[in-house]
Amino acid sequence: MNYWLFKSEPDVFGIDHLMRMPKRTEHWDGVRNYQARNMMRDGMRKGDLAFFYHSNCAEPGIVGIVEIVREGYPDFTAFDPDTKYFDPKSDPDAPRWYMVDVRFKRRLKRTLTLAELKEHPELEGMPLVRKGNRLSVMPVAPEHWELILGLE
DNA sequence: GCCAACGTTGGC
DNA sequence: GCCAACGTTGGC
Repeated sequence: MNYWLFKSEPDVFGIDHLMRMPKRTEHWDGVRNYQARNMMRDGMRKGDLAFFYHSNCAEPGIVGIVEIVREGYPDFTAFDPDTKYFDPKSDPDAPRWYMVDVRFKRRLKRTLTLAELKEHPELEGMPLVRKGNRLSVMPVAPEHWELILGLE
């Protein structure tokens, strides 16, 4: 099993939004970055767990855990001109963008802030804490996963 | 709101 | 194929 991290802006779609979805499940649409796309299409497997991270807000940090419940399939918002994620270069016959379905597992007891994570030298290898990192989906090494959960 | 970092685009 | 210009992300 692999571990991941999903970034999302709480004002747009935060963990509370996910909690309120039917079956507490939602498709993770709108990812328009090839590296992230590859991870969702090729890397994620049913049963994998991921951190839910709140970005671009007062207190950026990890707020909860979700589970991959459906593996990569074409991101249909790319085909819809009425959505802001529309991409005319993505063809239904040769989809460019993929998504997965995630289900809410639980909230953390407290927010593990980015500032706090940066204090741990063991986490230096994480893309998340590296300057200039803009990936919205990224892998989490098992040892990092364990260490972070230990901070809760 | 600022700005650094990065990915993408497009001219050549 | 190079690279400057541009747009976006996201911390602060």
